[in-house]
Amino acid sequence: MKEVTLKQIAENLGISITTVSKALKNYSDVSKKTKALVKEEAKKLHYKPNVFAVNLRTKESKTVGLIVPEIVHHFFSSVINGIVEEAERKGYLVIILQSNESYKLERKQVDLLISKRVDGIMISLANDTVDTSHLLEAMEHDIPLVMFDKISKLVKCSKIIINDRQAAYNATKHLIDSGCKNIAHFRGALLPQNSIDRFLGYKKALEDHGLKYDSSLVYMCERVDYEDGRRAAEQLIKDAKKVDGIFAITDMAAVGAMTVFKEHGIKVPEDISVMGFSNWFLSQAITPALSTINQPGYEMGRGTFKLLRKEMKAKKAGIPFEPQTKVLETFVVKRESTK
Amino acid sequence: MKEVTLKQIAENLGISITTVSKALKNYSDVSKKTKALVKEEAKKLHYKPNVFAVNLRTKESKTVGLIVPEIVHHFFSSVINGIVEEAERKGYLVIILQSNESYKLERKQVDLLISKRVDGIMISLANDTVDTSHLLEAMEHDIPLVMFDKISKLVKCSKIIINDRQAAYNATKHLIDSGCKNIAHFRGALLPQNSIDRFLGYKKALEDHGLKYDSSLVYMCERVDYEDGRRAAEQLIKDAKKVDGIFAITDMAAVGAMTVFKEHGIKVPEDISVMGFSNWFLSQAITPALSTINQPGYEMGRGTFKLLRKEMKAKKAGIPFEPQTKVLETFVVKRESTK
DNA sequence: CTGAAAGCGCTTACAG
DNA sequence: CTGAAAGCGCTTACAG
Repeated sequence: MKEVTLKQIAENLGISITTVSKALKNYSDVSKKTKALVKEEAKKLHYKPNVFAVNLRTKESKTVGLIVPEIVHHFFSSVINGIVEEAERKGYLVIILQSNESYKLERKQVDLLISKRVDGIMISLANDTVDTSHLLEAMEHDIPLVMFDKISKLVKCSKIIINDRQAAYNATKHLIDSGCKNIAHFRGALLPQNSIDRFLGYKKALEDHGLKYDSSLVYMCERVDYEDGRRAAEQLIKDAKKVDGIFAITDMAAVGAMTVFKEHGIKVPEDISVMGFSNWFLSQAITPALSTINQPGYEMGRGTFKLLRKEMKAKKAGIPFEPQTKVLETFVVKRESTK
Repeated sequence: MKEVTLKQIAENLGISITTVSKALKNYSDVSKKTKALVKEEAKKLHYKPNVFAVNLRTKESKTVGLIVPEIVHHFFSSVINGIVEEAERKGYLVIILQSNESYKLERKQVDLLISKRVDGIMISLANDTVDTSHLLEAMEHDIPLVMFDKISKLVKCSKIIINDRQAAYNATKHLIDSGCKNIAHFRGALLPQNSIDRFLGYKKALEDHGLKYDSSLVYMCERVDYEDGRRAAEQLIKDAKKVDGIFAITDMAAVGAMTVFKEHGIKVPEDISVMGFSNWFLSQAITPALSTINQPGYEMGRGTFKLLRKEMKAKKAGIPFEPQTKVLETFVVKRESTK
């Protein structure tokens, strides 16, 4: 099928390309009659502007880039969902890339998006990202940038997060309030800010409530997944620690732990209470249903795009933009895995 | 930051734009010396070609579009993952859109992708898609098209699927082999091909093994999700049917049903066996662990892009392309919810 | 109200 | 081996 161009319409109508272009864009200096004529012809021929040419002229692609550590993950796919929906509503398309928690890949992907000349970039950092020069590069190219969930405090851009420290504090407090005295923590890797913050919230909650912090009760879950939760729980059993509560950094890790407890005949919550983090959809379907912290992925996705849009608009209008940080609310979801 | 162009490099070096362009693309008719000079200068200035201009000239965007019914879904996010990885490996970026199981939205999105002039489109159909004119339109625009998982037999394009009928047959047979005599089916909506095929596989397995098919044992799960599974199970209990096995169209529905059984003190698999479909990651973490059919999402994603690539290559080379259909293997995963 | 012309930044057929 | 020129399809400042 031969693509229809402005030239084609102009020839059919015996007028200039300029006038056709202006008529289709409703310029005020084109007569009503001409506009009607042009629009009719365009419709008849199923005219669609060549975006490649439009991009080149306007220096805009109406496309934004998104980098997440993992796509197959309830929280991130919820964020993706929110971003894609909000973007589509505003006439933007979203290119998705997955860093696989690798700094090296993430760096390459930011570069890819810069080369692609996307109108904006949204990113949640990989666990091992420390150096942020790739993000600065994007900003030097004048590409609006928004970080969500896994952020770096060092980069001066808009951010949307939850208060991980406070949320972890509340999760731990929930265990304390329900009578737990010896609370272990399954923590995430050492680098990511939210892993650090959740650990700090846990520690603070213990201290504020007269329980002493014991570093031997902190187990590492590098990838914060189901397998990590299993491993940590097995280690905890092997260590024969006197523990009556666990605050796990993610629901996945919590579920892994509960499976191990079940295999060992350890009852949840009678013998040990388990608290997750994220409110992953299936937390409610397992037995016992998992108590957790609700982390609003979809809302974070929509908010991420909205922040980006604000900045893209400001850029286009030539108005200086002050980065903003938005903090989303979380809350404790009490189910059956805690008393 | 001022963007570097070929012109800039040419001026710095006192040579023509043509030569710079050719040098960077390693044309054989440029001297080694000039090439070296140009490449050095390009590197020094961090030259990146303006993709908008390249797109306009080459009529290629190196971008492909993907439409799925739902992003937040273990199977589809696995497919997305496979597609995005394979595409990136081949130098393509992926634009993602979600139809939300709506034909109307799907239609609009295909249109969007055509307007965007993507190099190819991959799609898994919405439940209520019957009319496929939007897909034909894409094909008329000469855009390579691949359908995966939820396909329409009426469209002549490449497809990648599993044998839903056979898989459902095997799932049902697994129940029969383990001693079930009265097997219910939680089916999906009436339109989607895979919902039909799974139903037919179920029916055929009964007939082949001397069990008579009873339409009152087929329950509708319109959205094939957790809530639907719950509703169907509650109805089944209310109907007081003599049932000792269920084949549910998805793991989600199966898990919903199991939750209801648990609430009613009905034991799985002692009182009733439950078979899911998909091998959703968390099937293994619930209690009892769910027996199911493994549906290879990641592989399907990679395969989808590979098929698309083949066709894009053929198109570029001007070679006629014969649509292909690829069928991926599935297998029964026996866990604890069946005997 | 209409249109000729320049230009966005590249690629490539062609001439020398 | 090098480069002038045309052209991809649009937008917009400018002239009339």
